[in-house]
This record gives sequence, C-alpha cells and structure tokens, in this order.
Amino acid sequence: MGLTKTEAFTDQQNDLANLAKAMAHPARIAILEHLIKVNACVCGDLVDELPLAQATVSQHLRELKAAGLIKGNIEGTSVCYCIDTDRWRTIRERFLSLFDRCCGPDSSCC
Amino acid sequence: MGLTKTEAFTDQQNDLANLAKAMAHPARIAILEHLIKVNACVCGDLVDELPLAQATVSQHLRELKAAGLIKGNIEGTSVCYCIDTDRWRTIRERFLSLFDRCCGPDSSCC
DNA sequence: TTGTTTCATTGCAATATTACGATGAATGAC
DNA sequence: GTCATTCATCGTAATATTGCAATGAAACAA
Repeated sequence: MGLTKTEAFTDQQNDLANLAKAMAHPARIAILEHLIKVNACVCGDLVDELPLAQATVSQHLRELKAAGLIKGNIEGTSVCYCIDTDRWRTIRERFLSLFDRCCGPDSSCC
Repeated sequence: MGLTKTEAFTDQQNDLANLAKAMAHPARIAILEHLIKVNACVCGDLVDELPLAQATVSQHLRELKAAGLIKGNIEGTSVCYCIDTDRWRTIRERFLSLFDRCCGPDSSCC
C-alpha cells in the first residue's frame, strides 16, 4: 500500500519517525553537513556542492525545512539557508531521549 | 525515478542516512521503544503490541535487523528480539557526531 | 522595457516503501 | 505420524520517494 498507518501510533512516535525520515537521504545529510561546516547562511552554492540537479536540491531543501531542521530566508534575488539552531537542539534531545533510554554497560540482552 | 544516487555520496553519508531510514517509521520506533522498555529479549508478543499484521511486523523487524539496531535469535519455536547494545552505542555516536558539530550557544546563523 | 539570475513548482517516469493475505519452513506437543 | 504454533517469505496492490527537464515567479541590471 505504501501508506503508513500514522493514526495507529502516538504523536511522539510519528514525530521522531518524521525527523528520521528527513535525515534518511544522503543528499540531505550532505546538505546539513555543509551548512554546519560553513556555520552561516549559504546562498546559492548548495547546488554546486551536490551532484544533483537544481530542482532536486530544491526539493530536498524543502523537506529539511518542513521538518524544521533548517531555515531559509530570502535575500534579494537569492535565498539563504542555515541550520535552525533552536530546533536543532530540540531535535538532538528527541533522538538522545531514545538512545539514552537503553543500553548502559549493565544491560544484558540475549 | 525513486532511485537514490548513493554512489554520488560518501560512505559515511550513506551509512547515516540508512540508519535514519531504519528509524523513519513509527512502527519501528514503537518496536525499539518496546524492546527498550522490557530491557530483554522479546519472543512473540511484538505482534500483539502493534496495530499491524504479523507479516508487516516481521518485515519491519527485518529492516531493523538489517540496519543493525536489533538482534534476533531463534529460541525453539519462537524468535527472540532485542536491542543490539554494542551497535546501539555506536549508532548513538554516529548521530551525536552530526548533532554536536553544530549550534553551540554562540552560533549565529541568519 | 528586455534580459539575466536565482530559486520554486509542476509534471512525469522509474523505483521504493508499506501493508496484508496466503503460503512455507521449522519446532514442539501429542 | 498429525496437528498447532510461530515466524519468514512471496506475491500483490496502493501509495511514496527520487530525480530531472521544463516552466514560473521574483528581483536586479542595463
């Protein structure tokens, strides 16, 4: 079906899954890494950084923006993107709250 | 096309994207949370915990296993699943190494 | 005005994912 | 041996994702 039964899960489960989905593509990881590296707004050269067509990059940027990982603001004729630092910290905590709930040195599975 | 250009990105970018993809579904988040909660091997009752058919749950378990997040070992007539604790810590670090590369209190984007 | 640049959006084709019924393989009970 | 239980796999239908060419929309230069 290709249709996720989102209504059958909690909001928190769906939220974390959506955040993971936003990061579930190497191009989007590459975009995030580039934005982090330059540590500033990036206007325009993202298409040059990636081995993808302009339309495809724009689509990935829209998904990252929809997930709240990045912000974009118009600057004259170009658009500048950067990490949404406030949300970034929140998202980091969302992932950590799952990772840290498990597997201390004493956990004895299987 | 639906075909990701994996060859155009680094192994590390593809690896992290694949880990994120494994977590990019609320059912798989729910499975991980349940395995964490009981902190032990779970044999059989996973299907009862989820609002999905047995075949669907099995498919999700296979993806989590392929990504290395969980382990499964046969125990008589049933199969037991649990978090792969060693890999879990490694995966945690992979995510943190991205999250912690950005956005200290002084970062001044946009 | 016309042209240029920059990015978003549309439309499409190829592939991937999700879900489930049906079936299969393996184990244990009897 | 038969039968039930448990889980994996196959096949299939519905939907989602990925990628790109083509086209728009907005800002600026001349």
